[in-house]
Amino acid sequence: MPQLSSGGGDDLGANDEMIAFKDEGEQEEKIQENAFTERDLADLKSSLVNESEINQSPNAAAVRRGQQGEQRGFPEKHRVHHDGVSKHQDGGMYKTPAYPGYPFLMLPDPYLPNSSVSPSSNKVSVVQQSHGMHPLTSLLPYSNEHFSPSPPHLPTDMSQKTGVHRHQSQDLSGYYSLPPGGVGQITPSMGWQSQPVYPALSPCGFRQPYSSNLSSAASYSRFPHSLMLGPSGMHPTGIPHPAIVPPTGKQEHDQYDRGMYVKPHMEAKREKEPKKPVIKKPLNAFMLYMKEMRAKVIAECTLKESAAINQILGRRWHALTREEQAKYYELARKERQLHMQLYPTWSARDNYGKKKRRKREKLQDSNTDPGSPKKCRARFGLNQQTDWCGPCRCVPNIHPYPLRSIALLSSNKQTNLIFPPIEPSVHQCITFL
DNA sequence: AGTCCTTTGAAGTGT
DNA sequence: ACACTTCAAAGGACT
Repeated sequence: MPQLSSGGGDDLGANDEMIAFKDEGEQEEKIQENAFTERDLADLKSSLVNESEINQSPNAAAVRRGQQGEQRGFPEKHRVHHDGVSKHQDGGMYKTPAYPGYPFLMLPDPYLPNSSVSPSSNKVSVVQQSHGMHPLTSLLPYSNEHFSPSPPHLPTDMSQKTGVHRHQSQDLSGYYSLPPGGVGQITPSMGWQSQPVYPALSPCGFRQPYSSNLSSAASYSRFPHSLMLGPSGMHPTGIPHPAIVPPTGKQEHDQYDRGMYVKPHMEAKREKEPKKPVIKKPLNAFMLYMKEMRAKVIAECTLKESAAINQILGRRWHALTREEQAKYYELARKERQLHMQLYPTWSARDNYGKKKRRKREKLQDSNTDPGSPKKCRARFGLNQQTDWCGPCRCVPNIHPYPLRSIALLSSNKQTNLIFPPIEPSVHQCITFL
């Protein structure tokens, strides 16, 4: 578990994940890091590409599943090598001098005048812009100064669920401060999409370390100041809140992510049918890391399949040092904190089980479908007139027993697959078992 | 259009 | 308390 020296006290991650780092020893990692060469990078690239090619084979899914355990136990030699490489690639972002603040490097070129970020910075910036990663997410400032003790809780007049009309307390504004003048001065160019109005960058191309005086700091987070949100989680400029997704879901959210969200006809539609917006879960540390590094991996490995990319990112995540991971854990903690402040009544339960519920409902529908028992018996090669089918609990028409008796039968481990035909008299006994 | 894949971590549910 | 499940992001592939 990465523990910050600042001692936030908040749990930052899973214990078991971090034990490995203790075992490996950072000393060795540093040595590996120093020993890194261009050739190593090339090797890694090719290995990653090869791996992805394997994954993309027709049996890729099965292969991947089979490899899960194997990947967990990534050969030590390979892993050390890989770790060294990864640290060079990923760690570079943290090791750039003169940037004590949150060290995201996934900045588009316009913000990297010196291009001193990484060997692949050119590629990354191009891909990233087309990829639509929200720049402000990556720019959420990180520094020890920023991660001061938790702010006092907000006043209770916050809106319920949606975060609408929520007021910003002074304390919070000190934490995620508003630009002077607040909402009134927020122009569309200050929205999440527009890049040109990023705060002043340091001469080396990075943002200045976060300070509480920094204006519009809230806009760097995925959960900016609530006053920036209009009804239904919309920014007054018409830009939606990143954590709030219209009920229609992914597509519009993606459009937002691509910086082309605003579509007049869509908005008109939304006005006609005001639905409860979906407030998404705050991103965890790994999600934040993925969001930041995805474009880089895509650029390096010329991969597009997210599943393969995520595998690589998973390995790189493990290859990060505790300190490097801790930054993301801390960032995630801040995200959660801000999310909590913006949506105090929100719970992960709000979005919990929706997918599965739909699935279950579908399944139930198919099971209660009159044609279903017939299909099921056919599937198991049973007699349509006389045989029971345990797995789906469907009964032949000649034995229209109540569901309770069938459930009891199914709970019998001896005969939980296929039940023999049962006479109605037997049914009575079963029911009262 | 909806779901799956794939990753980790947080938070939920179930036992 | 613990184990298990779901969701968060991403986008190609598939149904």
